[in-house]
Amino acid sequence: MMQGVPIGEAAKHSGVKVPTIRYYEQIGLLPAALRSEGNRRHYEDADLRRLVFIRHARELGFEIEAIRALLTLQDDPSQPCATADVIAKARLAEVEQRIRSLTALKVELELMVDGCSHGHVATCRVIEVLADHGQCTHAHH
Amino acid sequence: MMQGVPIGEAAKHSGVKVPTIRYYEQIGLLPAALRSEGNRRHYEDADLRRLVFIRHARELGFEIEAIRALLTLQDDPSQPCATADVIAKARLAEVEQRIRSLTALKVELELMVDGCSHGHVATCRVIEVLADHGQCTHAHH
DNA sequence: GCTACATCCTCTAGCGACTAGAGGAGCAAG
DNA sequence: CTTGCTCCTCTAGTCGCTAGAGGATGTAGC
Repeated sequence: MMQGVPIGEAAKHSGVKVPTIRYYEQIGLLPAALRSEGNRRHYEDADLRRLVFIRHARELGFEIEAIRALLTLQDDPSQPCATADVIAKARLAEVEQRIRSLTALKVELELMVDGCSHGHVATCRVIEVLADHGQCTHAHH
Repeated sequence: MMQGVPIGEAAKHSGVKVPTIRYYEQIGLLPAALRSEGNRRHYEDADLRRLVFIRHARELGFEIEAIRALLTLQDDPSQPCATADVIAKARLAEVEQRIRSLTALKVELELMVDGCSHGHVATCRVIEVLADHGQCTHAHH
């Protein structure tokens, strides 16, 4: 009548690696798992859901501390969700900013690569642009 | 007849912070700077150009090891620039991939935020989507 | 010369979010 | 009963810096 799955199963089910699950427990993102007689962690459905929640939030780029806040909210469903909204909006703004700067960067890298005449380093546009920032077309940085 | 500028000036000129310059020296990305009588580093024009090169490459997201390779190339201008081309293209591919995944992410965050009815956590779409990955519209991860 | 104060020096430790490896214990199958 | 897999704890490493302690040196004004 051993209930719950061992950590390897939990990892497979949630997509979070075994050492990472232990790490999450260590930093208090997960409550300390119950142990079997042989001192092995085992995980119930609620734990697995929590793991999936964490993995999904990490994939969306939320920081651990943001996830900690979101989990605390989730634990008390009667709370207003304004906090969750703020966290998600902040993350959205970050993502939008990151896309903008990466897009500018892409343009610059393309110019570099296209300009490379495949000759020698002395005339290579890749090296040249890196050495002389004035050659950048965009003043984004 | 003290030639070269002190590290603070080098930092101002290159946009690389003082401790970072020392760090670059430590990991061998910069040659050990010449020292004044009082044991202070001083930097010549060539060093400053190298620093600008590094800062620019870092801004473009190149890793330290990639920059090390690019600098080695730059030191011998008679070499073919195929290697530089490969490094820049790899970085370009990374950037493009990152933009794609961030864009998918943006869509998802927008759905989350738009779906939030500003009520209670129990009915908050932000929390809900995080808990149940099946609600994602895109299967990008 | 003397006193502030800025700048410099070295060294160690910390950040975030894991990841890797050592060294050992438990458990299930053949 | 042995093989081999999973599990345990613990420490240290990754990347690219950044922060701070504790002390030396250099410069400007009096």
